[in-house]
Amino acid sequence: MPNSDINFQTHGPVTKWMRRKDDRPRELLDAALTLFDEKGYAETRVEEVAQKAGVSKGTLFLYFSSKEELFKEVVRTNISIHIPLWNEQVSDYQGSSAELLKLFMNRWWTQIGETKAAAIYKMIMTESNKFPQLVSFYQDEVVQPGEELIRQILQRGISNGEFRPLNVDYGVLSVIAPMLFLITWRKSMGAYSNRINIIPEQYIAAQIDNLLQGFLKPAHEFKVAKGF
Amino acid sequence: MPNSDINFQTHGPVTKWMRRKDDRPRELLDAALTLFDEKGYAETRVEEVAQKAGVSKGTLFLYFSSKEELFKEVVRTNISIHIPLWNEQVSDYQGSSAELLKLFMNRWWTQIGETKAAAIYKMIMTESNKFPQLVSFYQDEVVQPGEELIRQILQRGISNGEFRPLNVDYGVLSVIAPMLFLITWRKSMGAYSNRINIIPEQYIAAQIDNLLQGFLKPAHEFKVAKGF
Amino acid sequence: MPNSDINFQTHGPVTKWMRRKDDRPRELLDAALTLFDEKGYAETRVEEVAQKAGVSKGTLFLYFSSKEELFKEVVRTNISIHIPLWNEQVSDYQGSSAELLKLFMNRWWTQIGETKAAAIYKMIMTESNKFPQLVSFYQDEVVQPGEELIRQILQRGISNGEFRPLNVDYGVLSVIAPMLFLITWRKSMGAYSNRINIIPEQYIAAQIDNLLQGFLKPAHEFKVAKGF
Amino acid sequence: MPNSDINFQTHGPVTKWMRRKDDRPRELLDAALTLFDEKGYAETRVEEVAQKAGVSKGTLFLYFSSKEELFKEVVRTNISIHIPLWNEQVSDYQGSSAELLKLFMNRWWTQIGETKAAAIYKMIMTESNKFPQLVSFYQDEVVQPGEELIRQILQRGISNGEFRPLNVDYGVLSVIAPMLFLITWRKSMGAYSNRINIIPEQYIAAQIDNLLQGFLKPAHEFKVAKGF
DNA sequence: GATGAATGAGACTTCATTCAT
DNA sequence: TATGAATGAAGTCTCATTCAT
Repeated sequence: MPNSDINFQTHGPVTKWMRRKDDRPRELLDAALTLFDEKGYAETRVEEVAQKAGVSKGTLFLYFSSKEELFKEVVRTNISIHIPLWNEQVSDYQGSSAELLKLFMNRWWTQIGETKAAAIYKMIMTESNKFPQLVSFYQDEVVQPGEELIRQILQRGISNGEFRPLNVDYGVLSVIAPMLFLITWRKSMGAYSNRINIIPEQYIAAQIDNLLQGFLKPAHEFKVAKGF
Repeated sequence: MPNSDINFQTHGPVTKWMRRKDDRPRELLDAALTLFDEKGYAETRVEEVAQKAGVSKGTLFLYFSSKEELFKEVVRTNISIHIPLWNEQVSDYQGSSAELLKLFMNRWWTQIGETKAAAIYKMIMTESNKFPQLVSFYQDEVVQPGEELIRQILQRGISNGEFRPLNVDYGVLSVIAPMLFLITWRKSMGAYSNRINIIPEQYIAAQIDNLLQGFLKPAHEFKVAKGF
Repeated sequence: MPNSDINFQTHGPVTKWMRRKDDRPRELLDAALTLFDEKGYAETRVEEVAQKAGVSKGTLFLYFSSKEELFKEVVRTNISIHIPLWNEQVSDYQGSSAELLKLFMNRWWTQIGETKAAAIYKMIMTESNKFPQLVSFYQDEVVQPGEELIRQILQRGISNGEFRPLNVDYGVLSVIAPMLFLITWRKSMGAYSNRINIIPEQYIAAQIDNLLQGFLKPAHEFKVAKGF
Repeated sequence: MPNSDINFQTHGPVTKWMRRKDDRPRELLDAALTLFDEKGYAETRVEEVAQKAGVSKGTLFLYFSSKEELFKEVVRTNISIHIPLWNEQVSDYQGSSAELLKLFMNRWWTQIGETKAAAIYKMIMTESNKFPQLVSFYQDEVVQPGEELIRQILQRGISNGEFRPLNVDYGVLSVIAPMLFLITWRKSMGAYSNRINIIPEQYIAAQIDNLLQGFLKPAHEFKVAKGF
């Protein structure tokens, strides 16, 4: 919001109406996010968004110049929230890298995987054709920092001898893949098939277990074929 | 057809159209698959599909009663091709389960991952909201058999003592997740960001490596076949 | 048909195929009449007509240059059949004019009212907006002669003292109206409502009775108000 | 409205459109009725209707969900207006039944026959194939009450000895037939042929005359009111 | 600001007509 | 002559966007 400084000057009681005015964009963005997630961009009518936000169709266009702009804003305002915080946590972390990875993946679930942020990811996937710029944006704002974070964890583990000297680039992908798969699966296959659904907590635990089997240096000797 | 014996390009008078009843549906379905994959269902105009298939708008409706029906047919006619064959191969396979898994995942890439079938998977993801029945269909025709196949491989490995007694349900998901993630990633993130792209062969190799680290029993020595 | 002279030359056995060829137009016209009557001009597809006649869509256009022309031909070839014959019958008739009128109306029912010709009348009504020329044509070919016939009957009755000296112009309409009403009613209201349907024979008998009450000179004195 | 007090034609800047929610449906229905009557349902373009009503194509669909629904509404909103009032008049009427019948038929002409309601009847006839439900509706709302009214008049006449003991069912039809014939004739044959047109007032007078000749008891003297 | 009636470009679909076979 | 696949003009309807109120 451009009026952030004004808010500082206003020390009087904030009236309900004024708060509503300031909340409008947020309410519209939330409504839009929900509907875009549920029905997809093309199937969502701007009128539905307005209605869900409790305003008229015309009002929506007072805040967003077009449906496309609304979509972009939905994405822009819903990404890159937790990354900075997490970054600090990695640097300061005192425990083992395995524990850190575990911590990270579990937190990812509660703070991303099962929140609106997951809807954003799916939307980026789904509408990447129509909004390629958003992909770049998302890449820069979310994926890159996220990958960097994981990279740090992995390198930390390798450095202190916990992890074997794995290829970090693909190691990062091994961490990311099962998590992002979980989102897309739950929001498509999982939502519309009668297959026994994946229980996220168990799924993630299994993935962590599996990953660590591969990452950790074995206490006892064994050989895996190399060179492929 | 006039050019029956030689592929002779006649540059004579261009006729308005050509009678090609038998080929039309396939041509239209191919055109549609390409465009739906590239631009998404909503962004694709039926006229574009027709044009790409070299016919007029009206002709498309001669073969498909509506755009939705066209989409469904695209999906229906492009799934479940390789599964049956693979099934036999699992039962008859003589080598180790690790080798079998490796074989399976590599073949999956060449026969699914980098083919049109991948586009189908992405479309199912992307349009699952609009065509939920197709999700069930895909689930029954592709996912179920695919999962069953992997399940057999894993159980085979557990039975003969190669693999540790892992939870097969989540083991299956550990195999599927990185593969399906690869498709969605390449067709969205990968296609429109400037991140260094994932090299599928390397990615898959790394995933296999990682998976086997988790699956294989560490206690006794064994060798994985090289040079696949 | 242009080959009428050829038919004269062909004294050999007429093959089935050749007869079929000559029948084509008639078969198409019959099919068209049935469908135009059932569903109306706009709702009838030329393909349906062709199919009903047992030929392909293209063949129809071999005989009729357009759908409109087909319609016109349906009308043209189905009118003015009985009028000439009837005309003679009126001149030669020996009985009373009341009987003659009775005879005429009853015959009208069996030869027009309950035949295809009725469908033609309804079509003229229904499509008069789109084919105004046909109205004129029908007027000239059917209505005029028909009216003339009735006029003769009425004048015959007046001349020989059977009928009172009624206004012949409106007398003619009094004869026509209930008959044509019967057609339109049966083909619209009657066909789609659950009202107890009109039984044509009884209806016509009642109308004749009623008409003659008005036309015939009373044997006993009575007065009707004049001057309106 | 800007021109509230005076019908002042402001020639100022022409605005793109005007907000007239309350009047729109009526205006559209009127435009539609006129065009459906003139050109028939199939030949009328929704855009023409909109244009005639002074709005754009899209606006029409704001008020009517489809062309078919528009048609149905045109019919629904234009029927059964005068019947209830007439009913009372029959019960309260003091004069002779002949007078009453005359009164009814003449009023029918001014209140139905020469008004929009006649167009509705013609549309019901014309489009009965496509909208059979409307026929039932019209039957229930208009025809049934109308027939009942005439039935009462006839029975009144029979009861008080004015009319001979005629078959009321067919007597009713004898009243209806010439009136409804007049509508269909004028709107089809009459409109597009060069025959001398029927002059409604004279036609109806003649029909009344004719009917009463059939209905009235000849035995005892009576006088019909003059000068209606 | 807020509203929602009005707009109109653009999409899907139909079907009479054409024309290569 | 007969076929029916192919055409494309034309129609209905949708919905993001505008704008008078």
